[in-house]
Amino acid sequence: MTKALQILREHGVQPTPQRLAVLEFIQKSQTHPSADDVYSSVRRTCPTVSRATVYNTLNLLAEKGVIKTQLLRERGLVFDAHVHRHHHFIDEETGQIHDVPWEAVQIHAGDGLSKFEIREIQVVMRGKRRP
Amino acid sequence: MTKALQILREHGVQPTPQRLAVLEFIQKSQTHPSADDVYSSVRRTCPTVSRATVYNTLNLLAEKGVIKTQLLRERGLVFDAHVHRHHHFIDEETGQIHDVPWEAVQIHAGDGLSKFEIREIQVVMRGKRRP
DNA sequence: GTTCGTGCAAACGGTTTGCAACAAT
DNA sequence: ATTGTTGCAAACCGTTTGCACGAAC
Repeated sequence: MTKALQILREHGVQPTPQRLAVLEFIQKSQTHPSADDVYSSVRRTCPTVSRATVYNTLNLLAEKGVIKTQLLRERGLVFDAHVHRHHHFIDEETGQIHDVPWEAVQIHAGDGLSKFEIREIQVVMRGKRRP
Repeated sequence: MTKALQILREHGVQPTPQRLAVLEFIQKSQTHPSADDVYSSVRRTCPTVSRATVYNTLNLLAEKGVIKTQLLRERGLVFDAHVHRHHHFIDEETGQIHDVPWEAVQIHAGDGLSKFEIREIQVVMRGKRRP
């Protein structure tokens, strides 16, 4: 795993214990945590941290491109340490969100899209994970 | 446009003025309205309608498959009269959401996805609409 | 000493829920 | 009479904001 401290510095974000804890949790979590997931986890190692700080940090990190927000749950954003392009699969039964590598899906945008300048493209798949 | 009254009956939803107004607005709106957009509009023709009724109706219609909820805006769901499969393009400057016909994008899910049983697949594109 | 980060609490916006009145069957 | 629908208000949940304290340069 890339060092959180180093990443913060590289992005011009002053490292603080809170920010390190937030980033480290998102980096190590395979799920796509909500702000509250982050809050709960960070609270364990840093029991005085406030929700405001967690939200501030998440917004700051997203702004700086350290993490990415995703619109994949009905209630609220989730956060993703993978900032490179990739897709998502959502298990409709468990609600779990899985990353899908970019190369696993081939997309070809055909005609009828000439009126759009596509800057970002993402595939969202839903279904159930095979046993 | 398909008759709202008929659609409600076909889906076993008892037609009421409120429900008709909600469905008709969603059907005729080319944008993807939020619950509040629906509320504001329906209020004009039916000034006593309550937010609760609008939300109840939207949830009911979505449950019955008359409309579809989409997770495309940071704050809250949007509603779509198009229940057949299609994609979306979001203009990052205006926030406008455009429907993209299913055939306009070709998707090929390759290997590495065998562990997922894909029941639904949707492409979300972002960028800016060409002038 | 000024700037930046934190923590608290209050506010906010979208959505849901409990409930009483009121149709509709 | 029973069931389903409405409207109101309050609650709820995720998120943002205002502000005062404290730390860092």
